[in-house]
Amino acid sequence: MATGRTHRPATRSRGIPEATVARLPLYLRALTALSERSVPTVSSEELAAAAGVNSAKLRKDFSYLGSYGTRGVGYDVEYLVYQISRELGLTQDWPVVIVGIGNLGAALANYGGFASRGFRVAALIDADPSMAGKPVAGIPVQHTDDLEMIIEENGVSIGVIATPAGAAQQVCDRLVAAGVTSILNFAPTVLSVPDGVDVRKVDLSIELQILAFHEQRKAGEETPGEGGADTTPPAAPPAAAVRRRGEGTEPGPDGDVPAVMPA
Amino acid sequence: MATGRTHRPATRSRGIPEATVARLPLYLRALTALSERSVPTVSSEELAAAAGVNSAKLRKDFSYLGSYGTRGVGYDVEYLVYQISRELGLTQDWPVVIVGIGNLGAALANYGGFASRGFRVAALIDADPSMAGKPVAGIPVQHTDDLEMIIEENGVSIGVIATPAGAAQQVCDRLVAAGVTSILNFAPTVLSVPDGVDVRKVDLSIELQILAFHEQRKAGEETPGEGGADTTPPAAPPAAAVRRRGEGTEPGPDGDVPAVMPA
DNA sequence: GGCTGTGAAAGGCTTCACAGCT
DNA sequence: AGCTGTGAAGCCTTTCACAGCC
Repeated sequence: MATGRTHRPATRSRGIPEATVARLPLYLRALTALSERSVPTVSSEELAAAAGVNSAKLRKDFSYLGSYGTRGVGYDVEYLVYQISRELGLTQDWPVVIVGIGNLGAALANYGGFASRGFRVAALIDADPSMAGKPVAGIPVQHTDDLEMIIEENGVSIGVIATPAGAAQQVCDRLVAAGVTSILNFAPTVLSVPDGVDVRKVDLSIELQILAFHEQRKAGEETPGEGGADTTPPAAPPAAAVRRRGEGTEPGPDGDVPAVMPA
Repeated sequence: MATGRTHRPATRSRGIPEATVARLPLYLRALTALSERSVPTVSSEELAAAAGVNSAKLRKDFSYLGSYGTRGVGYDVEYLVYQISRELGLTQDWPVVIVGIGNLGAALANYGGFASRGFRVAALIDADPSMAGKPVAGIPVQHTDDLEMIIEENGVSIGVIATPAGAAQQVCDRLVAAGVTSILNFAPTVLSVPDGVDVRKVDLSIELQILAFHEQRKAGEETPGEGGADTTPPAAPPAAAVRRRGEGTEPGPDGDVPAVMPA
């Protein structure tokens, strides 16, 4: 399986908790909307509502950035937009490459929110030679062969992988070797990267599966015997590993319905 | 109405921690790959490596599901695939609708991993009348007017929103009113839903911004005394709010520009 | 009076390390 | 001997609640 390990270094960047960092973009978006409506100031309560979090959390989050509010008044919208943008590193423009210009890659290239805030699509790269030169979202697609050159010439440090799963690790390795140190992965694979490289993943089917889990729970609130049609468990466990849960005897028909857990 | 609040109920589902639920799909994917290679059993160490987590975490996660391993041996791959699938609710087929068939919606409709594991695209819905009837990924697009009917006739409880931000809340309200109780939101907006409805969001620009934050950190590793030059803040803070940071422990003198980035 | 900023408490998640089963 | 399952410890995150400032 490819190289390195998937180390996640320390998670506490200098002083701002990771959980807070993950919410800053949310605040920024809400603030930008307020700014466009020329709202001058906003209270933690209002802003929290707009961002979908609670106000105590928001205030705590902001406290890691500094004391940017005014007691009795609230936060100055413009000022806070600037401070958060700066903290997130959006006062500069990050050139980004997208590798894999299929349906998804094209969708990403066309995504407006991209260019608007701190990011610029520096290049689109695909392995299909017949795509080369064809413009997508106004940008001509380039061939994978030139990947290293493209990265270097544009000083790209952020790469987006939208290839099929099978190609992702290889593309990742090349991106990293060429100098990319942050990767956003849309391919349904675990990527291995050396220390110092950040990977974030976006995975449709994982999200759906998480929803399905909760959905199932809502539906099975009363858990009637699951109608006969029980898909046969693929095989008995190891040999005769008597698996039980809790202490009581399981009411499970043939064994495994984990019974409702005693809270 | 853009009702309710974005309550996140309790986060501890029945008995399985949310963080564990979020990793089950990862384990499932790794196990499925092993299964395809006809690997009969796997140790926590091996499986953890394949899923990109550490083995203690994996064992703890599995312990919430029950005792499905065999000491001294490991886990039976097929059996575990079945157990996790069942736990996630993937032994049944979930009909899903995708609303908003633009670039992204089309990409999602074409996404293979969709149909493969427990999900079925029941319908594609778009507000553009000229799209109606046009097949995308082999499925004819239907008009938004019929949304409620489509949801009901297909017994859909999971909806995917891939519309522009402006339409998302309205679409969400209609989905929920029609009976959808789980939503995967790709639009860059905070959705308000009543209690009992789950929302997960996937947001490209948030992910990129988080990466940019860390990227900026990496670049500014040595933080030399910050000279003068700093991009003018959009306006002074409120009036003369003297903002300071920490108790003087901060290496940052007192200005806020965290050093310019070379890179 | 109103609202921020923040210690302190509570809760959740991860990691450790080892008892216990095969 | 090997590997799982799990209490206990440690860390991170969220929430509470109120002092402090406008």
